[in-house]
Formats: sequence, structure tokens, C-alpha cells
Amino acid sequence: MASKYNQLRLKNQLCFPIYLCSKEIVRRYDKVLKRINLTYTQYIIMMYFWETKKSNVKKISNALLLDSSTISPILKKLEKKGFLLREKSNADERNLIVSITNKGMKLQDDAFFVSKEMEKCIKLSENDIKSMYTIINQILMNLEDFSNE
Amino acid sequence: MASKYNQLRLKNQLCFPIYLCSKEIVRRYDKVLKRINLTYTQYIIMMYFWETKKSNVKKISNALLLDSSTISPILKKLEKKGFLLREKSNADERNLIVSITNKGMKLQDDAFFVSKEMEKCIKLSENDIKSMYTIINQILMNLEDFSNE
DNA sequence: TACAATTAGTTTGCATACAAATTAAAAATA
DNA sequence: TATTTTTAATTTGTATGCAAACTAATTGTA
Repeated sequence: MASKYNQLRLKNQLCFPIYLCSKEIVRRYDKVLKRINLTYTQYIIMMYFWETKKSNVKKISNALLLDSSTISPILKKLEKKGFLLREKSNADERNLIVSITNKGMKLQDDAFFVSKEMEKCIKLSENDIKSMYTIINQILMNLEDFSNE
Repeated sequence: MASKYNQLRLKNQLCFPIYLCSKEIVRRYDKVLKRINLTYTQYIIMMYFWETKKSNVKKISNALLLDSSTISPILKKLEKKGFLLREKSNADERNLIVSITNKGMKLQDDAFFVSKEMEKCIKLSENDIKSMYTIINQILMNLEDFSNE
């Protein structure tokens, strides 16, 4: 049943399963994260701050590949929840210094169950995780070359 | 530097790269698809109809793992563009019969460049594609077991 | 040093996504 | 058969995401 249309079949595409997989993973995360009143995007931003402590919109954007216009409103929400602090830099008024609060750091302890809960429904062998990781990063690198086209 | 917090580091997670990868792929798709005035979601729905010709919201939802509330408005847009037809079933008034129009079928020929364009920036070996495909599907199957929790 | 160009963040507009609530119709059952 | 339950789709509410426009501050330069 080979036809010139074969490449336009969903089953024959890799991108579609990746899209599905990401969507379902985020959906599962959101359900689990509801217990600590976070969304997935808020959670990865908090993860970033648990490591980095202090940053700004530009750096977050580079680290998480999120547009600044996506990040801005979420930072405000996380500030309202008391996890982050936003303040303009004195040295450069354009710069927004974002730092994690004590309450934000404490949240890390409440978030332990999240990765445990997620592991339960991912369940991959070490080998699969490794090859997956490698391939995914290769795709990301390839895509980067086209990001400005 | 092993710590109890290691599992909460973004680098040590597989989900985050998958999320990034999907996001960047869709972003690239959207750019390419702009030429035929489609979004990625509209495109996968059209791909589905190039194969299936006739369906309803429920079936689309099952095939593409999209919520009916996501699908409904997009079907209306695709109808407005002249690619799909929406009509209530006489046999069962709850059912919405959605079918592809001639214009919709013709769009497939205009969409050939899309997969060619996307291949350029994905560039994976046959082997990588295969293992990726296998692992992704495994994750999706695992997640399915938890989809109602 | 005025003025242009660049940079960092925010706002706006549009398009998903999903959960929960709603509506309307069909099926099950008391 | 009247009533309850289930089912299919839509609407509503909330939360991303990104591109493009905009604002304000800094840097580069004629």
C-alpha cells in the first residue's frame, strides 16, 4: 500500500508520538502537582530556582527554552504565592532580579513525592532512558540550527 | 555531589527534554505551516482526515488524544476554511458527522513540502527513529494506565 | 553629547489544551 | 411508559506558549 502520501500518515511520523508523549506527561504532572497547587511550567521554574537561587528573565528563557512573554506572567504568579521575589536591578534598571524565598526553598521538600509519583508511570529501563536522552538532545540540537528561519 | 535533591534537578529528568523537544518541534512546524495557513494541531487533524475521510468528535479524540473541548473549536475553524464539513447525524442527533471536502483533500498536495521541510531539521538515523518510536510508545502505554487517577 | 541602535521585560493577540459544567439526545430501567 | 442514567458535543474558566508590538533603559556612534 505504498503511496506518495505515505509520509503524510500520522503513524509514519515520529513528531506526532513525541507531541503526544509530552502532552500526556504534562497532563500527568499537572494532576500530581495539583496537591501542591503548582502547574508543570511553574514546577520546572521552581526546579530551576532550587538549583540556581537567583536569576533573571533572560537567563530563565535560555535555560528553559521558554519565551520571555511566557515567563513574565508566571513569575508574577510565583511571587504572589510567596515562592519568588522580583526586584529591579539598581545597576541596570532594565534587569529584573528574580530570587527564591525561604518559602520557595522549603517547597522543595514538599515536592519530593512528585518525582516518585511520576517514576511510577514512566517505568523505563536505564538503557532506554539513556538512548532516549541522547536522541532527544540530538533532535533539539538539530532544531536549534533552524530556530531563526 | 550526590544529594537527596538530585532527582529534582532538571538535567536528571527525562520528561523535561521530551517536553522541550515537543515544544520546539511544534514551533518549527507552526513556522513551516504558516505557508499554508495552518497550525500544527489543525495539520494533524487534516492528516487524520486525509486518511479517514469521515469521522466524529469522539473518534478524533480517541485517535489524536485530544480532548473534545479542544477539538470542537478547531473543527469549526477548519470548516470555515472550507476543508471540513460538519453536520448532525440524522440517526443520532448527538453525533456530529465530520467529513473532508474536495478542497480539504486537495490541501494534501500543497502540504507535501511540510514533511520534507521538517525532515531537514530532524535528521535522525533509521535506527534512532525506530528505538525512539518504540520507547515513546512504551511511555504512552504506561501513562495510559494512570490516565484516570 | 545628541541620536540611533540595542537590549530586557512586559503587553497584546491568537491558538491551543484540559477540567468541569452544561446541553441535548438516546439508552437503560424501574 | 416515565424517569434515571449515560453519552456526544459544546461552553466556560484557567493556564500556558509564541510572535509581534511596545516601553524603558543602556550602549554605540556620528
